[in-house]
Amino acid sequence: MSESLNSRPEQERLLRKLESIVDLSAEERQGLLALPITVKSLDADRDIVRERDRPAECALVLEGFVCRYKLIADGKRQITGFYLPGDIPDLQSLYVEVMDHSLGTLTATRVALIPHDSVRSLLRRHPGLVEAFWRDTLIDAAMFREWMIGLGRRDAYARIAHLFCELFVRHRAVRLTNGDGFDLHATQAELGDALGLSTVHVNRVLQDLRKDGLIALRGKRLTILEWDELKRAGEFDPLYLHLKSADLAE
Amino acid sequence: MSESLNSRPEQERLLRKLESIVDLSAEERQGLLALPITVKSLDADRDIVRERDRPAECALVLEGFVCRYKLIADGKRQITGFYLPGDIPDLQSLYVEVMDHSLGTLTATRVALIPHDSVRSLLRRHPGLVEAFWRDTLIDAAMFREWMIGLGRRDAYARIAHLFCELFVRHRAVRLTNGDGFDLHATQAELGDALGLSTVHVNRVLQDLRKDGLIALRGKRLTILEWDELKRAGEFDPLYLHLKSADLAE
DNA sequence: TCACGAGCCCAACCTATGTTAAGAGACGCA
DNA sequence: TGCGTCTCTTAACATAGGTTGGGCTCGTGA
Repeated sequence: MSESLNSRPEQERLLRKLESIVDLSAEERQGLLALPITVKSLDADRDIVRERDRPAECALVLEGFVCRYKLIADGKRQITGFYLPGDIPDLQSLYVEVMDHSLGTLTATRVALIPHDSVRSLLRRHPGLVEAFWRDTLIDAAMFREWMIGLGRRDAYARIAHLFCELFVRHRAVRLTNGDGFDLHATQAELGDALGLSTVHVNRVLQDLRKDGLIALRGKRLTILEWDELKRAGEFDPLYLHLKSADLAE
Repeated sequence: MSESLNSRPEQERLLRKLESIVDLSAEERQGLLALPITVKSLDADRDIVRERDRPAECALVLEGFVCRYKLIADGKRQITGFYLPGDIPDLQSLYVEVMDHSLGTLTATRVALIPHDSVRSLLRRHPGLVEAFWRDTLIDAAMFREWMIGLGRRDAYARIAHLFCELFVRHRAVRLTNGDGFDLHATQAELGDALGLSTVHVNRVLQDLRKDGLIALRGKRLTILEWDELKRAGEFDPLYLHLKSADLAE
């Protein structure tokens, strides 16, 4: 279930992700590839870290789909972010010791665990990488803000449309789309937890989006039929993702 | 309206703030005090930076009350954060060039503008300060997440109670409380924009909070009458503010 | 091969919150 | 001194979205 190794392909996911938001020098790339990692496989619906933990390593998602969430009274939960292969959702634990939320898997997932010490020493040796990692956490924050707009001010239809737009663009930036679609690894209940909606209402609105011909959703497969319409409906402007322009191309 | 200077008292606000979340060495403190700043005074309801700007300096709030917000279709807006003296709300512009939202004043405000170059060179000379500033942006992100919980999963009563708890603790951490109260520099409409509620409903719920004896609110003056009750009502747990324990003391 | 659970779907009903409208106090400005 | 302009307040009415409860389908494991 857990193997220690140092193989290239694993860290290359990380490179692809970081290079979607910054330029890396050859040395920086080398440094990243040399990071020691431990690969760990988890089933769906497992926690990677929990609220109040004090992790000593960061988790890099290699395969699968991960979410950040927080539980509140009477078993409700709010999902505050989705993470794809290449993302390091708990990078922040480097400088904020105690977790104030949890990270969990939505599907079977493989993560690479990278000791904090290794990352810190890498950053000391390559100060230029501070920018890359810091920037990654800042873009994370930008996504939180954008979701806040949705939760606070957009109706369910726009919220769902917006989420689909974001997920599509993010999948594409790390080459995980398939034509004009991608695999949506979240149940309607999980979408509801992310969007502040009940499962029933997510279902209702999904029907509307289908009826309006904006999307097709069969099983896990989400296909975007009318990108421009979907963007308009969700008031989606990818500026907040701060991707390099190549990755924004339509 | 704008004067260039290098006086201690201005930067001390920043020290007090940073020291509520990290420990600073004597040299780091010196470095911070030596930052060149330009002080600028703004009326209420002015923008400090706007969406799509590419600022070349960071704004440190010296006096007044600032908010982060984003406008959307049909004139709605969502406020995503409030900032008090000592905060540097656009620190992120250091590593994310284009603003994806705006910063505006809620009251007459004095800000200290610090050139990006100066901050970058300070960070190069004192790598320990990277931790302080990075951590500050991470805590900002933690506040966004906590607000998301409210917007997505808490009712209006809990949302408002939670906001008042957060503001009280944050004011106290930088010594801006006055007994068991502080000055709330936001209109009910602004609270609504922050909480995803209509002005009318904010007003309704405020009446309830008063009727239940949790708070008193006369003019700008917010007094907390039943701290424990208010915390319970808002499900407030200050963990996410990641303050040093001294500043969490009840 | 069947039973069970997970996920999806749908209908009827309910409620928290939005909307519109209007008045009352406070405060700055002419 | 009086006249707008904010802000707060309240009331009546409207609706998006929640809740409850049920039924259908499909995959998995005994």
